[in-house]
Amino acid sequence: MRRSTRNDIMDTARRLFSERGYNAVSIQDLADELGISKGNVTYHFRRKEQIVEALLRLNAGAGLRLAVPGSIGALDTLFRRQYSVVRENAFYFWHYDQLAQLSPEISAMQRGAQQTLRNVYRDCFSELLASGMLRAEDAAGRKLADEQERLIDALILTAVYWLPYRRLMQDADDGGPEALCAQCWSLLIPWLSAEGRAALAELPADLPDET
Amino acid sequence: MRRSTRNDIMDTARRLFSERGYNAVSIQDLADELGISKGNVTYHFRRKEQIVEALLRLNAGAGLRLAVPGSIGALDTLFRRQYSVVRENAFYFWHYDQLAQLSPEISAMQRGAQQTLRNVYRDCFSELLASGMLRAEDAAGRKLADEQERLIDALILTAVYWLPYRRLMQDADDGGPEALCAQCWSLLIPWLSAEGRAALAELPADLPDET
DNA sequence: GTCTATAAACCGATAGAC
DNA sequence: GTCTATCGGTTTATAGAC
Repeated sequence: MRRSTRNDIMDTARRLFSERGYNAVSIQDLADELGISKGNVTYHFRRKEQIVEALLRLNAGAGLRLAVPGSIGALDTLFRRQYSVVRENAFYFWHYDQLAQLSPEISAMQRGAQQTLRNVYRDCFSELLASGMLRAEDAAGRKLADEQERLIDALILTAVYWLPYRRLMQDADDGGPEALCAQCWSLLIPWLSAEGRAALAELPADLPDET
Repeated sequence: MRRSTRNDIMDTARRLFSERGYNAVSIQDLADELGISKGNVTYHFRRKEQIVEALLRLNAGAGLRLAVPGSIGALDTLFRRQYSVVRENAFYFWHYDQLAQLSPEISAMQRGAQQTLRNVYRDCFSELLASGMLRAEDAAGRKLADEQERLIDALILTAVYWLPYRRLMQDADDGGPEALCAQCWSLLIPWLSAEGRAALAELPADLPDET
């Protein structure tokens, strides 16, 4: 059951753009990778940037269906999901400023996706605070209400730029989803209550055979 | 007292590469911006990537002269300095994967610069621990020795990608050096001793008239 | 829908006059 | 050192046959 050529182009573009960057992939490259002609690619996408716009539209739809994590385990799952999302769509985070120049629509969609994620975190913190997993004040006397936006900034920043950062530091190996999870939890631990820390410690061990 | 054409090219390239990315800036663009001919640019740099190499070489020299901060105030100064360094040389962090493909020398220089900064942080933490500004164990029972590398990752990640992140979140305004400092200190506060937090609170108020 | 062929523009880099 | 002119290659995008 073969999918449409249009979807094939999008899948290949997502992969090649993420691996080499938008500018480094020509329409000829996409056609060669798919074994079709260059003219066929431009039949489905008259302009190269329309491929990016289509990819972002697809991803924005998935972002809107994000469930708000209501437990420590669900939040861990969100971190892991962010890893795979960023891994599969790395190109438009890494090359944000290039892509934003392609069209205002792209820029707006990127910002919308980040805003959605920010709201998910806000709601998540609210739920975890209500269920006693987070505490309203940390050991240094800071209020979560004051620090929440900075904490969310740190979490998003970490997830979005995790792969290029790891590649910059130690080439090929990105450490898998576990490394990103560990980094995110390291940011959150000062705000976890004793119950929250206990729940985190009881999370099932990471499966090394999972990709 | 006019500087040499070679230096003019490097200054303009640093700026335009940071604004638009390496690939999006042609030699013609550089020549137009400087009001000189394209042939003149290629006279000084026979190949385009040699401009990047020259910029990195210049910056690597500056990085080696980084002093290890021995106090809370000196660390705050380091954060501010990182802001200006990243602001002026953003392009080779943001477009790492593009630039790394240009030459292995560029990749090695990037990694070297980050390693230098990492060592500065390691030595800094060691000094601040000895002077009682940091504590060896946080409120959640974590050992600084175990978390140090993750903390350094968070600090470097924040500084390196701060500008593109801010641009993604709220367009033009990057919040100035104060916003980056606040974010970095937010990461460090769980590890500050009472003396450290007092020293941080006593830092002179940010000068809004400073660039 | 898919192909071949090609237009039109731009790129980095080189050669040579001044 | 700086310029103009140009080469060879690549790009996106279009036109038209099948």
